Amino acid sequence: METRSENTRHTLDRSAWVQLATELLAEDGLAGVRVEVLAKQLGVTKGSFYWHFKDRQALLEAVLETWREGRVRDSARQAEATPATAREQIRRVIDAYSIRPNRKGVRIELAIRDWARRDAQAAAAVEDVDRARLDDATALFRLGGFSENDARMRALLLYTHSFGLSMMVYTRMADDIGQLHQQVTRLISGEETR
Amino acid sequence: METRSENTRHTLDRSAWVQLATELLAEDGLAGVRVEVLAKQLGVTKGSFYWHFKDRQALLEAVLETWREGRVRDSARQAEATPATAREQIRRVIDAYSIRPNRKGVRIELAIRDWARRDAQAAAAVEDVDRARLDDATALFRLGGFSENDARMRALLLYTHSFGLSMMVYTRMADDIGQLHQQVTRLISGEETR
DNA sequence: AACAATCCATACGCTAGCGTATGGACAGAA
DNA sequence: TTCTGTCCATACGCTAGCGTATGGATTGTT
Repeated sequence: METRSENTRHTLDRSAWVQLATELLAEDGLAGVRVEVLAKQLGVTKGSFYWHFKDRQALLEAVLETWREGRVRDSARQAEATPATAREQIRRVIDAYSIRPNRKGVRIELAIRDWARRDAQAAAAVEDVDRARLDDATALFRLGGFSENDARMRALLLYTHSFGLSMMVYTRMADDIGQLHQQVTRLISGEETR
Repeated sequence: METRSENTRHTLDRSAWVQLATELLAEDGLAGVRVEVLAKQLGVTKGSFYWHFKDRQALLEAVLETWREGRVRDSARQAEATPATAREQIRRVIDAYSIRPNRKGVRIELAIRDWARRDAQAAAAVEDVDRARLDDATALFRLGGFSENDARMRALLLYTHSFGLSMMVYTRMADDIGQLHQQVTRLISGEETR
């Protein structure tokens, strides 16, 4: 009569480990992804982990692959199927990249990019994602009426600006920055304000 | 007859530890700053370290303070004493922030900013540096003829773009990006190219 | 009912790293 | 020369973390 809802008749699969590992990565960085910590949080022991994964490295690779595929897919999905006017298109890209720096996705990104500075595999994944996003954003700017070259430039600027902003620590400057970001947005989208 | 040049009659001071710790931080991140590794690279043992520092935390704080002061001073120094035309002023700021992503200074920055995501003290240091640089860069844009608000916006964009760019992994896209960065520069400095 | 496969617990060895305790070595002062 | 302070070596205890070995437990299958 044991229901599997409360005592959770286990049967974890790899994805559960990958998901939790990704969260730990976002919170505490690569060094925070520790097998025994994961196990404890999942309510099991290491024995389980080493049944599902060869070693810690295998888990990290799975995290990386999952992230890569997800981001590339997201980027493509956003680039397709947006029947709108030129200006509307551009607003859409910008909104998508207007990163609120405490959102989980951003923390994952930052952790992975930091990881990528010391690991070739992570670097490759990041590069794939960057290229996909830049290409997709460029396409949207093109639809917005910019030349190929100009579109690429503005896509790059939008992208780098978003990440640069997410790296800044602004507690007291928050309001100010929010306003400035709006203006930056207008500059990038070609609506000069001077 | 022992010269202190080769066998280095020791007498290390804190600054030697701080300097090497900073390099390790840049290379391997916060987790790479390990007392015993530092000692070995300095040719001494832990005994020396724990004479100069209370614990590892004290070393990290020293690293942070040294970095903060250095960056704030650099920013101020760059903002003063630049007798030039408006356009020349702006070029100067942009050059200063045109970050080549593999230079050591950038690696230190990135490591510290990653650190700052999980440590309040590091976050405070980063915030100080950000504010100093934004203020100084804004002042230069003002001298370049922009309004206060516009100057702040362009300083922010320049700053975030630089860091965003440094976070990207571009092996194959290197040439392309170099060119695009030039155009971004023109856009930020107000020399529209369309 | 017996068996096999799946999933996990327990127990162990091993290493890296922090911090401490204590004893030297060396220098300058008395 | 002796004494005192400075700077470091040596040795130790302790913990966290990776990975392995092995034995249950549960589930489904024949």
